[in-house]
Parts: sequence; C-alpha cells; structure tokens
Amino acid sequence: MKKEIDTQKDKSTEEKIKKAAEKIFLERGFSASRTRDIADEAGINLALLNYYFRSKKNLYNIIMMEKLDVFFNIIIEELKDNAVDLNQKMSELINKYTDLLIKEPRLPLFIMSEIQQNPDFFTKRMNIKMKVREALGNKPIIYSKSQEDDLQLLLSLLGVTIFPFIIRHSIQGLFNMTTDQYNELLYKRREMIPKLMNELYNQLNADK
Amino acid sequence: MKKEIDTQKDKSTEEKIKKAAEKIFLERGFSASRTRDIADEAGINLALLNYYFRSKKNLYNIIMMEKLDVFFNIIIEELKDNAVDLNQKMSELINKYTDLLIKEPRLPLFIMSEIQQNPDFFTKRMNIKMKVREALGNKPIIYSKSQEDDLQLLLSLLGVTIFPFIIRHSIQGLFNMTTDQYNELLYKRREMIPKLMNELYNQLNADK
DNA sequence: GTCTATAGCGAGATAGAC
DNA sequence: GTCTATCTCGCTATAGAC
Repeated sequence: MKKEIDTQKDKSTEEKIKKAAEKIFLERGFSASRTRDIADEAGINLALLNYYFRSKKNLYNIIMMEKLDVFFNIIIEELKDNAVDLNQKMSELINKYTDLLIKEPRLPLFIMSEIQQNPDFFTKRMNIKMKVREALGNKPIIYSKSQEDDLQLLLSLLGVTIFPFIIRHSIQGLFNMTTDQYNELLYKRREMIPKLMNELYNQLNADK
Repeated sequence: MKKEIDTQKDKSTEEKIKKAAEKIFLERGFSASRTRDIADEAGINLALLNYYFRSKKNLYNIIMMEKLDVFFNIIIEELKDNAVDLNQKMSELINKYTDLLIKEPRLPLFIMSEIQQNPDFFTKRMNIKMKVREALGNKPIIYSKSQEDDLQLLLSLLGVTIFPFIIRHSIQGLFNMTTDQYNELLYKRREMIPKLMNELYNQLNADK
C-alpha cells in the first residue's frame, strides 16, 4: 500500500493532487477542506488521494512544510550575509515578499494560523530554526540590546510589507477599492518602505 | 423553542456559553471547533447550546460580529475627529491595539481569516462600513491622491502595530524567546512607532 | 431550563474489481 | 494506477423525560 518512489510516470497524478491540495488548503485551512473537493479539483478520484498520500493530514503536512520553507527562506536570506548593505537587503526583502504575495495572497494567513494553532511546530519538526541559527553565524541567539534593535527593525519591516496583504480584503471592502487599485498601492510601497525603515534604523541608533 | 428574552435569571448560562464559544472559536476557528468542546468549556450540556443559540453557525456569527466591532471600532475612532493632532491619534491607536491584543492575542488572525474566506462580509451584513463612511464625514470615498497617502499611512501604522502580534509565535520559536521577553518588546514599540510614522508622513508630503 | 439518548448525515478511509 | 461502492466514525442537531 506504500507509494513506490522510483516509477517514472506516476509523477503527473501526484503533482496534480498536490497542486489541488495547495489551492484548497490555502483557501480554507485544514479543517474546512474536504478531501473530496481536493480530488475534484485535481480531476481524479478520491481513492487516489489516499493511494498517493495515505491521509489528509499527511498531505497537509507536506504542503505546509513546503510553504513554510518558501515563506521563511526569504527572511533567512535576509539574515545572513552581514556584509551586504542594510538598505539593499531591505529592498530585496520587500521585493521578494511583494512578488511572492501578489502571486500567493493567502500564504501569510495560512502559515500564521497554522503556527498559532500549533506553536510547537518549529521546536518539533522544523529545519527552519536550524537555518536561522546558521544564517546568524551559529552564534547562540541571546536577547541582547543590539539584537533587540535588529529584531524591532525586522518586525517593523515585515509588518509594513506583509500586513497590507493580510488586511487587504478588509480595506478593499471598507474603502470600496478594486483589486487593481489596491495592487497599485502595494507596488508603490516598494519604494516607500526602505526610506521609512532607514529612518527607523537611525532613530534606534540615535536613542543610545 | 425560541429563546425568551426578558426572563432575568437565564443570562448566566447564556453568558457562560458565549464566553466558552469565544475561547474555542478564537483558538481554532469555526471548522475545527466542536460544539461539544464549547459545551464542556461552559460546564453545561451540549443540548443547552442549541437551546440557547439554535446552531453552531449562529453562535459563531454572534461572536464574530462582536469581535469585528471591537477590532474595527479602534480604526473608526482614529478616522473621525479630524481636529485632533495626528501624532496624538496615532499614539492612541497604537496604545489601544497594544492593550487589546495583549489581552486577546488571537483576535487579528481570527478576524482576518474570516474575512479572507468570506470577503463579502462587509458588503452583506456589516454596519462597520457605514461607520467608516460616517467617520469620514459622509464624503464619498474616492481614491484620490491625498486619501491614498492617508491610506498608506494607515496601512503602515496598522502593520507595525498589529503584525508583531500575528507573527509572535514564529518569532518566539525562531529566536527562542519567552512570552515575557516578547511582550517587553511589544511594549517598547508603543514609544517607537509614533516617531517612525511621523517621519513617514513627512516623507510622503515631501514627495509632492 | 437542563439533562440523556439518539437520529441523521457528512467526511475520511478502505475493499476490491478492473 | 484508477475506479465504484461502502464501511465507519465523529459531529451537529433534536426528541423527549424530568
């Protein structure tokens, strides 16, 4: 009953199921998703889903792992390479997240919801945590004054960059905006945010 | 089978169920919540839940409406009263959200998830939209240059204020921080953010 | 109003033919 | 590998006694 890995032609069906699961899970979350709907979306039969992935939960975990990687690797890339100019790093991070979230608008809520409901996720099964430590040069992460400022900067940067995607529907609804209008707003933020964050950086250093 | 409104002693049980539902729904969302768990949490029998609230969905809607009100009324208060100083308004908004979200950390994800899955929510059943129009002085909301800047400012402010609460578990997990350490960080942001946002405001006006 | 017992159904998973 | 049919269980909702 276990899946054979090295046959070469079954990849197409497996991939169809994964793509369908990605769509459904991201739209509705785990509990509200129905395996029948995933099968329909994939254009295959429900039994095949269990044939390839054994269970709904297992399929979900696979999708979740991939999405966590996509989402957090952007931050990890940001954290390493201390040589690079701070402004350049921030611009890169903003551009990467903007591009990603225009394509996959539901990603942040999907990931944040999962982690909120399962806060031990990193501790138990993630290699992402290891990657972060690695990116920080294997120094033990101590809550020192300087690192605190770094973290405040990172939180602000992520907030101004990602949150507008999270609250998108509320704002569009409240202010009667079309998706195109809102996207225009989001793209303009790419220029705006680095200047803003640079100011924050100076401000934090001036406080000392 | 309908609930009698004007009896005076039944309020206790009804309130117990509502409080329990609030807890469970906010923790798990609608689909992952079990009415049995809500009943257990309330210390009453499952049948009573349906006696008082008819259905799970109805109970959920009641909780959701209240939470939407709590969450968005802070923004609405911010939008009206144009006479008040901008810095003061921003500080108030930051303090209100920080106080609220320290008490109810799961509120933003709960609301954002619901609206993402049901974007027509405002259009169909909300009086919040009306309140926003009212707060803006009954002017039709047109996507003009000046209002665009206002909106960028609002999005940034909400982002730096609320997002750190949303990403809390990820950051605590990644950086091995305790809840107390993270809360300390959050409180410090109350001072930091108004200065930052003021800079953004100047920046936007200088661009013209 | 509050309880026990249960109806009824929706959904995940599997058996087994092809 | 892929399908149809079905098993089984968990969950919402209700019937009915007290």
